[in-house]
Amino acid sequence: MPKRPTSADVAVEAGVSRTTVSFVMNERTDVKIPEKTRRRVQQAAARLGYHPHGPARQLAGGRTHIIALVMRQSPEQIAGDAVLAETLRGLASAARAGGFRVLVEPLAPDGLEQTYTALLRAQHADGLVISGPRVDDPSLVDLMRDEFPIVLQGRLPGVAITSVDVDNVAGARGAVDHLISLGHRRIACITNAPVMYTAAQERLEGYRLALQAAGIAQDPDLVAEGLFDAPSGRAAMVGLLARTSFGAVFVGSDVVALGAIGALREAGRRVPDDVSVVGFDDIPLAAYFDPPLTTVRLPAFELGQAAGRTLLDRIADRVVPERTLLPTELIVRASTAPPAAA
Amino acid sequence: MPKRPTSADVAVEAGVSRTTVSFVMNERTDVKIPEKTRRRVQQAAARLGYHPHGPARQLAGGRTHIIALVMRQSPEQIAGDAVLAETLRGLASAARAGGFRVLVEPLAPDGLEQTYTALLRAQHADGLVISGPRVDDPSLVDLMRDEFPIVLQGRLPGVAITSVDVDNVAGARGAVDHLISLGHRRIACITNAPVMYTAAQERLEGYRLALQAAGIAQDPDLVAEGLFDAPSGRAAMVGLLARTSFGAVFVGSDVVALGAIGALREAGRRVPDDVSVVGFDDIPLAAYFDPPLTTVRLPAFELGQAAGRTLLDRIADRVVPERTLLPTELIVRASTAPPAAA
DNA sequence: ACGCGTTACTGACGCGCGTTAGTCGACCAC
DNA sequence: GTGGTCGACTAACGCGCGTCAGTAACGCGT
Repeated sequence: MPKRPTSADVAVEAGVSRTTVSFVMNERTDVKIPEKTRRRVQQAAARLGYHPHGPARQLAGGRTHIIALVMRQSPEQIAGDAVLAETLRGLASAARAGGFRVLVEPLAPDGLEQTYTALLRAQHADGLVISGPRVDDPSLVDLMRDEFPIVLQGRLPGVAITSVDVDNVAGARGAVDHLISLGHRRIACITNAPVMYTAAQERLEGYRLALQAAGIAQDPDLVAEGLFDAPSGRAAMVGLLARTSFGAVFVGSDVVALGAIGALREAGRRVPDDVSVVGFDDIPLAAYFDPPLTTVRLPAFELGQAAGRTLLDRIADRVVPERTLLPTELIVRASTAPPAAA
Repeated sequence: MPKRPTSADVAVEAGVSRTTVSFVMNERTDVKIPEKTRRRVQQAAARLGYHPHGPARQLAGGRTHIIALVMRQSPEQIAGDAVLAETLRGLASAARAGGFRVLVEPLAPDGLEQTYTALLRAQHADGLVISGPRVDDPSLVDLMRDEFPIVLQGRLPGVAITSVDVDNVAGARGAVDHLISLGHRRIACITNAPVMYTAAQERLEGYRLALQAAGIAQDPDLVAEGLFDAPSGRAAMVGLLARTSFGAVFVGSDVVALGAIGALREAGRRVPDDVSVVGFDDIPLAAYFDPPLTTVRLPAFELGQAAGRTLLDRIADRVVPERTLLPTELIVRASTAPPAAA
């Protein structure tokens, strides 16, 4: 088995010193290397099939050029999250653009908290993107104290960590405004998750703001709690139907909305004739629900990309805004209509 | 800023040599360290907050303890794949169990092929799991020649690389057998992808085997091609409806099936009264389709886990089966029924 | 001849750890 | 006392590369 070539081999082959090889490989602009030498080195490297050894340059350079994505979601949440893969792709794309790679670290909330600070302390990664944080996450405070480069995907109230998120409040508000503009007054809300999760809180907040702005009184009976998946949406809707009446419902997640629609169907209510439904996320399947779902588009790829870019900026010690909010877009399909003439 | 402690610091603190610290940290069993010393070192490490420096031990040890997941899918495919996140979680779980971490490398088929062999050559990863391979992937041959530890998630015909996959043939066969046992004879098939993808090929093969075993003649008109997403399923179904008639359809993917169901609805055909539909994958939403979809469950988490375990075995130079096939399970819901009395 | 700068490099150290070959002392048999 | 063995360590090398502090060669002006 032929040993892998090292930079020393390239140096010999090109007739220069190892230092020069290093300069050429790293394309350093602050040292002048004549074009001729540069070419000679590059050709020697190509001839030998030389690839710099990652760990070695990490050791010498102090940088791993790796960012880690820590997923704090529960297994069920990961399985059900239809946009997670897309976010990951966005993150990887931003990382690659900056010469970084992405390590993933699924870490259920009940898990060993410690492994996650270890990622940074062991210098396995230069920075962290933490997705799906909850307000009661303890290890976070511990980590931010040390000023490690961290970006939260999803905000955490009362914690001064750089965060990137979609504008949940405005998105939800727009969705409910849409229902109101159709003439609805009795509008229910099913959250996408318990309010322990910031996103759920914010979407509920948008719902409330819209009602308030329209002068519609809040009714606690109209609010039910979802839990990421379709079954929870079904259960929430069953509860709502049992205790009150309404002509429209805003659901904080398309997946939960699908469950809710199922419950409506079982109860003999037609969408949108009897009840209008608006979702949130615009998962790829939403356009193929029956009826096609009106929803709020969450730019998943861009979200991942923004998180990646922000983290890279932090790692490079560039100034970053403490909070980045991506705009959403209301996608009107066939699940919403004016209320039935009553 | 206090510098991070090194093993030398721990050695001083514990009053032993750096070598001893290394032995203790790595829990080596072939060298004898009395319990007393071991404890002293561990306490010193804890006191200083010592974490071994990843890159350094990688350089010295020759192992990175990282496996990479190379995703050869197109962006649309990633966005639409409802089980990818789950597979990733399975992979990460297997990796962690072996003390490894997972790096993800999305690499669209048109991309720079080179970056992916670089992952191994630069010793960034000890092994690769390649998901979504196509029969025409060129960089693969290049890589397997060098005997790097690689595991394919999804088989590639004619290539002798260890592979882990779900039993697509048997799964598809079971689905179509189910339709046949209900009394169907005119059974259409919409593939989940072009046959360039092995999984699509195999599912089609299962469909054919079932027909053949039941003595039903093949009709090329009954086969249409899907392309990962719902719109392609819709288009395929529109084409089928235009050129032939049938009482049931087997679709190689739940997502594609949803599009097909949409087309059936638009054409005024009822599921399952007029046309029975069977999907493949059992995505979390399948139970909430209208009607709830009969489908073939693909054990996504287990698939990722099996891929991870197999790769770790290969890395450790243990013998591994060249091919691992995970069983599927037919989930009968409400989208299939006996044919309408004709 | 000398001083001063510039260009084009290079020598050698250090990053933090794994590991091999070895040392040192204690204990035992004879 | 000697030889031998065993347990408990340690000194020192090497992993492959980044980078600082040089240095040799050359040009140019005086």
